[in-house]
Amino acid sequence: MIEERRERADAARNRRAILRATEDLLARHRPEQISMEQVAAAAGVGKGTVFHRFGSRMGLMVALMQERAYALEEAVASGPPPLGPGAPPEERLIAFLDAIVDVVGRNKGLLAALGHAATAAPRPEWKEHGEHRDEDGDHPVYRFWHGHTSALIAARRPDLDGELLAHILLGSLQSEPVLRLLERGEAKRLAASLRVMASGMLTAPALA
Amino acid sequence: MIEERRERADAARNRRAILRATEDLLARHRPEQISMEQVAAAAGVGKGTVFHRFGSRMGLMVALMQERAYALEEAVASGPPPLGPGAPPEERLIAFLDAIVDVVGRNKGLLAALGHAATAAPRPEWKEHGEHRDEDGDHPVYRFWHGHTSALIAARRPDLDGELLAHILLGSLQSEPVLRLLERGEAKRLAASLRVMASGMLTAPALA
DNA sequence: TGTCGAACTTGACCGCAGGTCCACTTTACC
DNA sequence: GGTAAAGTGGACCTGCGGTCAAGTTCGACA
Repeated sequence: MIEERRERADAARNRRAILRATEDLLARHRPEQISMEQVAAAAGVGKGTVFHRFGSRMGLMVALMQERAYALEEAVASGPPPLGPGAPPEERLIAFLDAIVDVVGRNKGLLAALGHAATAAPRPEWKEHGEHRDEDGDHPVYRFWHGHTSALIAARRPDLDGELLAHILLGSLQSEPVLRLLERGEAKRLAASLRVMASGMLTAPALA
Repeated sequence: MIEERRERADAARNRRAILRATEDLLARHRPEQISMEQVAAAAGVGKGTVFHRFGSRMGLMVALMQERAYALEEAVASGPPPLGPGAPPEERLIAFLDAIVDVVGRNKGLLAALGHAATAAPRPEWKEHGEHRDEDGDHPVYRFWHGHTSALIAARRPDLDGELLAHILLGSLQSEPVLRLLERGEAKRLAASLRVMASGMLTAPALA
């Protein structure tokens, strides 16, 4: 693919300003309570600019999430074990879940917002803005998380429905009560229970 | 408590009409995509009536959910095993999860709407309309589900964090991908995987 | 059966947030 | 410097959740 036109300097500056402002707001409020006008004001740009760059409310959240998730993605693909390749699936899964709890914990409900992508009835056609939702309605970040999780499950227990189990595991991070927990700073507690679920699952009796 | 004034006949008729209309709409659309005006129109009443009866969008969903959940609540409290009392916790848990999947499966995303109760910033004071959200922000229906689930877990594995594990188990039913599965009619598959999770959890190695 | 107050109904109306639009400004390449 | 493409801003549109005050219906009781 031929080199795409580079992003203009001012545009890049604003993009970062918006992202940063959103981050700030996100540290204090749930994603659903943050209005785009607020974001624009906080970033010191016009509302139109925000929409121009990110297409929609969801687009913004998604972009932020992507940024956050990037490091993790790297670590998984080529970092040191147990997160990276090399360790046994069981340990990798646990490490991965811990890492995700960490990311989610730092971004109150961002995942939830992500999950609710389907909520906003998407306009018929999508601008060329960055990411689209693929035919399954999932976003690349979730895609990756889910893919990795289910692969690890399958590696250890090919007899189980790894796909679904991964959805269940990850999905639990979107629920209100769990989010509330995270807000209270009990990430460790969450991670511990997820570990129980994961290892229990991997050692579960064969299908009944 | 002294006998409350009986509901007027026309009011009762309208209440049922609204509930029924909502049910219909819910069979075809996600709760977030249904507007109150739509409901009102479908029920053949004014928008004001809907709000008068149910207080808010959430109130409506909640009322519907409650209706659906009632039978289950009965069955658990005093029905025959394995759902009702008598069977060992493990079996009761599995039976309960199956039942919940069934209820949720029949009401696309109602649970999700419930979970997102916190979304709509509640008005300072609540009218006397039916249910309020208690200080924890959870609704009675979820309360019951969670209470029962965590009690069953604790009965078998007092060493685990039953409270949280119950949230995780139930929370997974709110996630988009899982909901999508349900919409495709794969309730059985979901139930099977939940069973794996539950029994795996109950037989998981002691805390590390 | 007639009367009367409470319960109920209604739809116009409010405020707000997401998203669109387009006239205007800035950038970067020549 | 000139110029076309990229970027910007904010007025504006739309549709939604929720309110309200004026009008209507019910049903208890005489």
